[in-house]
Amino acid sequence: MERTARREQVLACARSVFSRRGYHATTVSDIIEEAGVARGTFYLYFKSKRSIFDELLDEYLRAILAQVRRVDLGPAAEPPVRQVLGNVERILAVLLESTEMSRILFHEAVGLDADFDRKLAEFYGEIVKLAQGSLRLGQQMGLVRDCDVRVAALCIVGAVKEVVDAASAGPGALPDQRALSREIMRFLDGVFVPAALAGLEDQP
Amino acid sequence: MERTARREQVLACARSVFSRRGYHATTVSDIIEEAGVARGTFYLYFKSKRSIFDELLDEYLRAILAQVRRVDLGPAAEPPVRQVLGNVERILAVLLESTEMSRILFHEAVGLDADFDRKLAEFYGEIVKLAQGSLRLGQQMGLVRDCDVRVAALCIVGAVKEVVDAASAGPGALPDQRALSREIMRFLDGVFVPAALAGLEDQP
Amino acid sequence: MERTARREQVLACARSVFSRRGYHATTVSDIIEEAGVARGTFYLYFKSKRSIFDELLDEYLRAILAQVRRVDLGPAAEPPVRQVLGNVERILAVLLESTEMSRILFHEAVGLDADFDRKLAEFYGEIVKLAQGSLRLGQQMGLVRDCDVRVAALCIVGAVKEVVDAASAGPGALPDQRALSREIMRFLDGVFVPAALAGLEDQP
Amino acid sequence: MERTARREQVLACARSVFSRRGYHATTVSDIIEEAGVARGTFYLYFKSKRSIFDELLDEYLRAILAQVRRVDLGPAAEPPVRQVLGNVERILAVLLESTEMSRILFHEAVGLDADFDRKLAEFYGEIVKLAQGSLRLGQQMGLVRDCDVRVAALCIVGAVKEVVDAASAGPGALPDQRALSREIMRFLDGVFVPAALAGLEDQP
DNA sequence: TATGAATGAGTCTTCATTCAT
DNA sequence: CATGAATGAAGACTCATTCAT
Repeated sequence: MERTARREQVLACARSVFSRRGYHATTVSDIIEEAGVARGTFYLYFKSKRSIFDELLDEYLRAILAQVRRVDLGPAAEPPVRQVLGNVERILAVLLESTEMSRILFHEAVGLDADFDRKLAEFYGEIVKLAQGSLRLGQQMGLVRDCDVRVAALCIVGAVKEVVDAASAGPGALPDQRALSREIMRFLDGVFVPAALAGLEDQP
Repeated sequence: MERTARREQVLACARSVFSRRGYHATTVSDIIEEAGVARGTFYLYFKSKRSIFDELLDEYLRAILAQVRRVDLGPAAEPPVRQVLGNVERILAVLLESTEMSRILFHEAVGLDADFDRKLAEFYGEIVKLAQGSLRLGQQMGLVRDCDVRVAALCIVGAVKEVVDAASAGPGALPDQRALSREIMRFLDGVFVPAALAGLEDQP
Repeated sequence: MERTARREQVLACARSVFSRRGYHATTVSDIIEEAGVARGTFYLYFKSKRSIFDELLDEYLRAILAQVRRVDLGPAAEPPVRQVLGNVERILAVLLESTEMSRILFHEAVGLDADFDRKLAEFYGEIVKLAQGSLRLGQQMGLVRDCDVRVAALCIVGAVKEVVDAASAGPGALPDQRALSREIMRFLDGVFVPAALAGLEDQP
Repeated sequence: MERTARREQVLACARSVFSRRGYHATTVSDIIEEAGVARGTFYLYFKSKRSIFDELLDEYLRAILAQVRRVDLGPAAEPPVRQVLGNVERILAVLLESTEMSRILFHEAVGLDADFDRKLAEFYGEIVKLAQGSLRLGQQMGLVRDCDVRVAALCIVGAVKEVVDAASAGPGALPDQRALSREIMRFLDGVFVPAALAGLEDQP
């Protein structure tokens, strides 16, 4: 088996085990057993248990962050609110698509250690800052009502996290991905002035 | 030293250490060192490292849940929206008052193991169900607009979690507790019909 | 409560617990709980867990040894074989009477540690030597056939131990104490010449 | 070093240490020090201190039990009394050959805990039942005198145990293995009718 | 590259014993 | 005499990581 393929295979097994057992409960033995490779092989491709987890998560964080597009105010651009909805929808899509990684992100990567806390804090900080920027912009455009944009941004991020977490855990009770982003968006109405939302509902 | 006092002292030290280092990184040695007691003393009062953590968290979860009051529709009662705001404010008060425990709740208790995951899931399930109930009731009264109450409830809970978490971590950038609940409440506007909020702002 | 009585009470409780749980599995907590005294009280009367066990066993070993009477060859004495039977019967009586201590002697005191092994070895050595002496005497009198008296003595002691152990454990299948000593005695026939046993059976 | 060899080596060291120090006094550190392996290596081959002891003893118990042959009454078979003697001799051979394990069997495995007590009880129960069967058979054939076979079987087993124990402990005073089984057999005379033993002495 | 036997630092937990009140 | 809170030495077991083959 060629290098890359083997690496990818071990990575996939690790993802699966981490998602099921959690970081601490997962042993290197679990991973190599799942992957069917020898102990030494694992360390041929990864520096440590910690580093493989790092890699898994980093990749995911990047993928999520990549979904966010800055709101375009150009004349040819879509309405800003539509663009914001697009961001939420794309992030939701990534999160709901890979429930294993979402579970890891929301459950196993939390409280791991100081380094990780910092990394996650940075990640969410970034997201929150982006949301904050959009809100501020919205305010300037008269689309977003007067409010503390920091708090509002946190609320938005928290709302998305909680919904996705629930959706990952129990696939039962929640509407599908499309409806979900609509519902979240509707929830966000709170920050938009009524006019901003005009004509949104009848879009596809 | 009498039994109860010593127990409480160790409990407090454990809370502090767990909050700083996290569950896994905390060793029983850390706790007894902080408390200035011998190893045996710890096990005189607590069955295990796990059980002291359990106790700490259970107590906290109960305290939070105790803040939630069912919305009262009686003629003499406060306006329902006011009551909801009261719930949010009380919960926020508890969470922000004991940032150590909030940190434990949001960071260390997450992804600990299957048992704990279940316990936390039950806890949040309870909270979400209560919120859901209030929203449904609001819909019947014409105070809450048409939406998926499950999703909305999740959004509310998630928003509160994220804000509190941010507030616990960096005390700097966020407004004080009173303003915070106002901001969150304003964020919740999204689910209320405009009329429901009339006259809320000028309350004390 | 007066000193002696309290001491005796703790001793009795220790005997009971040691017999049930065994030496190692028994904790000082078990004993004081059973006795209903405080931890400190225990050490007021006994130097250590080890020493209370010592005392219990020493007393018992002495009681058993006290049952052995040297065979009296005087003209007025009972027939020697009768006297030997008497020894066996008396020892059996003590052993079967206090099954708790027998269990301790045969199960818990065995393999405890080097000191105890030595003590037990001495005890059995004594018994074996006495039996050996009796056998040698019997040979001189023409009552005991030619054999290795050391081995024969060991056989006798071993036989008694095993029977008593079985009797202590399962009271079900074995005959009563009187019959038991008869059976053992009959088993000992092997070392007596036929004439020696004449007229034994019809005694009371 | 290959798996089996290393396992066997640790097993041998454990046997030696257990035999010298006893089960409780033996620490895993003792064993690995004796074996010259690291702590982890021990647990690579054995689940626990307890399980290695188990394995050691189980193997031995099986080896002993394997020596017992059912008495064959066929026309071509050896005289039954001879066969019984054979059983005793073979068991004796195993016991005396491995004095380390005998010491463990008679001293360390006794009173270890409830599980072990049960296991030993079963083992001796088996042996006693076999002896009992042989005795009953002997009675039917007129070779064994009238007696309580259960008690007699216990006596036989107890006699063997005691003799072997003495032989394992102090190699000095006792005759060699061949003579020993003769002596024990002579002791068993007690249960045989005189005729049964005719012609036994002049066999090789 | 691949293997898997070996390592040993690190943790939790128990329990006999002491001693201040 | 009695109490029971406090002690701390000791021991079993885990698991990430290394390295000789």
